[in-house]
Formats: sequence, structure tokens, C-alpha cells
Amino acid sequence: MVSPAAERGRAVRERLLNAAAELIPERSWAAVSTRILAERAGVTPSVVHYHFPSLQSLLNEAATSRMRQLLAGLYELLETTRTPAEAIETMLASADEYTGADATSLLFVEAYLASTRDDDLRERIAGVVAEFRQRFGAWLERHGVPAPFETAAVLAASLDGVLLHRGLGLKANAPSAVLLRLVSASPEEERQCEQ
Amino acid sequence: MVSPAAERGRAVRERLLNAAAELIPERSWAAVSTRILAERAGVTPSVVHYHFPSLQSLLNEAATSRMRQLLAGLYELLETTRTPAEAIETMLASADEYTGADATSLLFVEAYLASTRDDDLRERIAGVVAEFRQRFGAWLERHGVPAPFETAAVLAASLDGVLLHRGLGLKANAPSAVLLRLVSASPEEERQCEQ
DNA sequence: TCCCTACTAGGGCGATCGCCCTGTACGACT
DNA sequence: AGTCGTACAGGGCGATCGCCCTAGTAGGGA
Repeated sequence: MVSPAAERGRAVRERLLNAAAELIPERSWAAVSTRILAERAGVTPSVVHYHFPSLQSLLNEAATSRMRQLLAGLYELLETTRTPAEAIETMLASADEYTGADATSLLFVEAYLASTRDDDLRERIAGVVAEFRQRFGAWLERHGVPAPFETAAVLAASLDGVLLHRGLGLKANAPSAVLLRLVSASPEEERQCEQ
Repeated sequence: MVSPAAERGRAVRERLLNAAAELIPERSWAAVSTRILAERAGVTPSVVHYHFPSLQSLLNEAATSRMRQLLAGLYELLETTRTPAEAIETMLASADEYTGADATSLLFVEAYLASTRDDDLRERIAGVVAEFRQRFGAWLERHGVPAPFETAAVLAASLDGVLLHRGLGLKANAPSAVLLRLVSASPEEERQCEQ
């Protein structure tokens, strides 16, 4: 059994993590300060350093847990598909909900960038992304895609890249038609196997 | 004829831009301050606001001019190739010089991210990237690649995405073998046109 | 010679930053 | 009832921030 105070403390910790996951995309990683964070979570600034050793460690935990959560959901979605082509279309359809300037996309890119300057964060994120790549690669392998793990890596990277460019306001129209060629021998091209 | 003072001023302005292009990847976009910048350029902090209306505008100009310069060089490199497959291999070979955590890669990602919070910067960068996509797409069209502009967009985005992931320390081994399928009908696959 | 323009140096203002220190409220134990 | 430990509030410290203001310097045109 836990004391009510401990339970409240756990809830406050959770609120701080959620506030961080909101504020990182809103204001950029470096612009999330203890004051802003505490205000969003409805606590006083000193509470931040009570629950976390540093602001960095709070941001690291908030970002990685959100990323792990989202990639797990994406993989579950992919598992419901039956062919690699369907998987790519599903993946890109789910990506269509993101503008590249939305909270989720920005959280990923902010985290990628921050990880180049924080070894702990880099290892955490590398683990999360590697796990997704490995699971997706294994799925592609089971479905007969050649070079499955390399393809999974390129697809994951392309997805991030497409969202990155989409954030610029450049229209990235229907990349699925192009990316589908990664898993099938040019299905709807006019010239087929002339080589 | 220009006065020697004006010429010196122009040189100082150039040094400030170069210092900014160095410091953005080094310390992150938000961490480039007028003091640090001035120190790197060998001038006093107040000089920054003499040559530029604001720190933001300095960073915007530094980032976009570097990006334009680099993409122009990349396109020139692509123009020396003869087939789309060779172009992709050349592009990825040149990307192999980047670790994803190097100055150039980080400058791009930092600029992408900063552009989501600055309309002026977003328009500048969108113009630079759109120009590259357009020129590369026209090249692909001339070489018979289907959906050339979409393919160019996806390739450009994938390139950025691969570098983004590479910065995590995840090995992205030889993505060229995978991306080559974008421009040819699965050249070395075991099963060919069984569909 | 004098002025005028372009460039640079120095200092300062108000604001914000991460983090620390101290004091307090309060339920759980002996 | 008294003690203790956990969770939070408030204030402050030193540092850094972008930007502004003023004074000073140097070379070209009148």
C-alpha cells in the first residue's frame, strides 16, 4: 500500500512529464524552462527539481517515453496488414495525419537533435528506434521482402524525412506511390522488366 | 569605388555569417548568442546588431546561404552522372561523408526545426529545397524515371531522414541498395515480375 | 581644414535562466 | 502525543540573455 502523499507525488511527476511532452514541440527543446514547465503542470518551479535531478533528465524521460509509446502503436498498426505494400500504405496513411509541424513530428525531430548533444538521451532514443526497426524488419522478412532490415531502416528514415520536409510547407504528394517500389517490382509502371 | 571602411565592414559581416554557420551545429540554434558569435568572429558583441537587425535574421541568412550553396554543389555533382542509378549511388556516396552528427547535417536539421517557428526562415528554406527538388526532378524526368518530381521529393526527404537516423549512432548500412529500387524495376531481386 | 558618413568599442538595462536552500504542511508510525 | 519522512512553497544566487545607447575613430569629399 502506498501513502496518499506518495500517490499524489506520482501524479505530479506524471503531469510534469506530460507538460514537457507538450512544451518541447511548442517552444523547442531548449526553450522549455523550469518555470514554464511548472506553470503548465500547475505546480511551483521548485517541484521540478524535487522529482527530477535536472531539467535535462526530465526532458529526456518525457521524450523517450512518448516516442516508445508512439512507435509501439505504429508497429501494432503495421501488424494488422497482410502485405508489405499494404503496410507502407498504412504507414503513410497514418503519417498523413501529421503536418510535419505538429506536436508529434516536432517532438521526434527535437529529440533527435537534442540527442546529438546528450549521450544518455542518444542511447535511449537509439534503443527505441532500433527496436522498431528490428521488429518491422522481422515483419518484412516474414513477408518475403528482400533485404528486410535495410528496407525497414530506410523506410523509417524516409518517413521521418518526409515529415521533416512536409514541415517546410512543401507538398510531399502521395509518396506512397514512390515508396511502394521499395517492396515490389515496379507494380504500376508503364515499362516493366524491359531490362 | 568603395571606401576601405566599407570593405572592412563587409568582411566583418561575412565573418559573422561564417561564425554563425559554425556555431549553429556546434551549440544548437537557440544557444548561439550575440556574445559567443562575436567572440568567434573576433569582434565585439555590439557589432552584431550594427550589421543585422536581429540575431534571428543573422542566423536565418547564415543558414539559408549555406544550405543553398551545399544543395547547388550536390546538384552539380548529380549532373555529372549518366543514369538515375548512378545518381543515387553518387548522392549516397557523398552522404557517406556525413555522420549525421557533423556540422552540415546538423545545420540542416537545426534550420528545418527553427523554420517551424519563424515564417521568414520557413519561406527561405522552402525556396532553397524546392529549387533543388525541381531541378533534380527535371533531371530524373529527362532520364526516364517515372513520377520524377515525386521521386525527387522522396529521395531528398529520405536523404535527410537517413542522416537524421545516422546521427543516433544507428548504422544505416548501404541504403543505396534499397533506394535504387526507386528508379529501377528491382534490378537484382531474386523474384522478378512474377506478379 | 572641417564635416560627414561608416564602422567599432564599451557599458548597461530589464528579463530569464538552472539550481539550491530553507521552511512548512501532513499523514504514517511508535 | 510525539517523531519522522515525504511532498511542496517561496525566495534567492550568480550567470546569461537580446538589444540599446553613447562615445570614439578613421578616411573621403567640400
